[in-house]
Amino acid sequence: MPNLTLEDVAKKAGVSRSTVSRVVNGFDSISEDVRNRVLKVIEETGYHPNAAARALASHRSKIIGLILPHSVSMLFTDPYYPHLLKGISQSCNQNQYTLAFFLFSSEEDEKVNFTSITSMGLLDGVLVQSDHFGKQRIVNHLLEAKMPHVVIGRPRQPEKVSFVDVDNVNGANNAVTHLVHLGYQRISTITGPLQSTVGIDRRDGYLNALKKHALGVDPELIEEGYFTEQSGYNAMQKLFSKNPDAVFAASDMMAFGAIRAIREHGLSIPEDIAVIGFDDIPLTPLSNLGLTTIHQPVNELGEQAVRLLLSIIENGTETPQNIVLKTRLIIRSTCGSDNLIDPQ
Amino acid sequence: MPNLTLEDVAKKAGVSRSTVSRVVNGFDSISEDVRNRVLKVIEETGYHPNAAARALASHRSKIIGLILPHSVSMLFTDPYYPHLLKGISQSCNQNQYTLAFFLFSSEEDEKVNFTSITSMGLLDGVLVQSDHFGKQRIVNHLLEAKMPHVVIGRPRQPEKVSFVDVDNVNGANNAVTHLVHLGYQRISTITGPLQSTVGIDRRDGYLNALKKHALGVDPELIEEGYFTEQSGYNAMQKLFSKNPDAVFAASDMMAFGAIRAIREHGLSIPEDIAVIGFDDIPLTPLSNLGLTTIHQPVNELGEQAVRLLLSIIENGTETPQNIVLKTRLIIRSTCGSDNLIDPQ
DNA sequence: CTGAAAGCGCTTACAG
DNA sequence: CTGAAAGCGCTTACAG
Repeated sequence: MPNLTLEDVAKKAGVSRSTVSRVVNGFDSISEDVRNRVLKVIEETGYHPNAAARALASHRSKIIGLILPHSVSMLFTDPYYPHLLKGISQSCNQNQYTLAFFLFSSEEDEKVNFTSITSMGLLDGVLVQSDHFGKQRIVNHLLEAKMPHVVIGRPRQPEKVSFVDVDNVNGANNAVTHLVHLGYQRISTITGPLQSTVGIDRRDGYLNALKKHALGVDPELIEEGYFTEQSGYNAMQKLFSKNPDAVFAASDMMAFGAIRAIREHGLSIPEDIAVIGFDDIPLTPLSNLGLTTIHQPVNELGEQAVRLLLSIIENGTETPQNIVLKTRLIIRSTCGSDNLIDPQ
Repeated sequence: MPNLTLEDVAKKAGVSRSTVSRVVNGFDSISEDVRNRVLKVIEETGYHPNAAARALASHRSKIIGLILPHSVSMLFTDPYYPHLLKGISQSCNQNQYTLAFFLFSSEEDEKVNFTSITSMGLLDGVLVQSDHFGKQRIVNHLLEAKMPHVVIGRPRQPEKVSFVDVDNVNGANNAVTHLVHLGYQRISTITGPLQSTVGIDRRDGYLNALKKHALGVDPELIEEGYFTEQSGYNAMQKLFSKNPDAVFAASDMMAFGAIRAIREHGLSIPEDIAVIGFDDIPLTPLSNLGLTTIHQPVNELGEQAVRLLLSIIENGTETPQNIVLKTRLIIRSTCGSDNLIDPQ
């Protein structure tokens, strides 16, 4: 079947091209009679409007981009990202938008390819994962280019841009409070990269919880990690000499690394050291190890990000909006508290 | 900066629109002098051609799609997919193509959204993950629509389409041969879904190895899994009564599930039961558990898939081509053979 | 080597 | 409620 055009459909239906266009786009100023005639021809011929022509004429491509800065490219295989992508993709499908995926593998790659993203005029808007290196280059560029965008994760300058995030400070606070309630005294933490807002926020939640319970903060109990399993392992190695009785890892992957280190060190969990993570990505082996953790609704985060972006694209920006989703404590066995009531 | 058009650039450079177009597209029939003048204006103004207009006029969008059928959507968070996506994305960046990502979450979703993929005229070609349900609906549709495509994983009818794959039969064969060389006698397997070609191929590799070594095949030692951790766990539960002394799991995730089952059962690895997997995705916790496994070059698979697709798009189809990548045995500790020489 | 012109397939004021 | 016409920003024969 050769590709049909509006013109072809118009001819067969005995109306003008404009009328067919209006029917296709659901305008309501069409008589029932004509609409049905056109619809029937479309049905019979299997006509589909050409995306490029539509984009050119209407200045809307119905394509949005997802940008993962190079600073997160090494982490892309962390279950967080596939789940996020799943939520985003689902939401795009539902809204008849196409998703363009950009994962930059290096700073070079990012520089070379990013400019074209905004200047090709191909995208109606973009979702950007918040940069782990604390740079705002991409976001600033988007602001300048007036490209509608939503940041995933708290941006550096939250006043200026729309974003979606989970409540990391509260989540971390709840994790540590859980440990406090169980009687742990020397609670250590393996943070995320402290250049990233997510790293900072989860550390702040840790600090808040300790302060609230009048448990002094020992800087020696804080080690920085990079969200990878290996960095969790390394950080835990350093913590042993500080004699922690519990550790809050800012991601499940790092918790997993910590667990590996603890076992290799000949200690047991939770008897010698309790472990609590952050993520609770479903279907991960981690959950099967009985890791007590903080659940974050990643799928929903992706969905909300799309929803917010589309509303900005369709209704204009106005003032930046943001959505912060709640987290939830999931008690399993690595803190030794299977029967405890959720203290939230 | 208001979006510039070819016309604007042409005016500033004192040439015609056609000439600017030729310079932008790297035609060689342009005098040095004129070319430089135009290039300078482009440089100064930061002109970028409009993607939609280009696509409309040239019938090339420079966008390719990646389609994940709904049958793999539950598995999308298996590390295999993010790694594949990473390879694909990298390759697209290098070749100045944009990647459109389609993950269908249900059969319904697939039906509703798939037709538009081929008829929007937005994509120059697509990469399709081979369907785990054994249907060829998508591939057949692509064939009919004459949309250039490359299947990832062996398709049902390999004669008709271009595809990239890893040598699953050999990989599985090597895994099982490794177990045979170590003296295991009752080697069981947890297969992938036997409706999928990858499930079939890895099982066939298992069968081949047993036959080659004159170790009769006991159907009771074969359990079907679905690539998930939980399915590996369940399959292992069923195998205990058959007294296997080793198990070849057709994916690392399933191997991980098997390991969990074995430990819960109070048995040890590899003393009571040896375990070997398939995947060896880097940075996965699995590798840190010392899982002996078959390495498959997923990143490269993605890169090759893109390369092949682009060559089909640019040079026409001719006869279907295919690329099959080698796998590699990675010896760690779950088969009790740290010192053994790779028998390949 | 370069330009004028047609055309890609739509949308959208403008009329009526 | 519907049509004729201009325009979106490119590419690409066709001439010269």
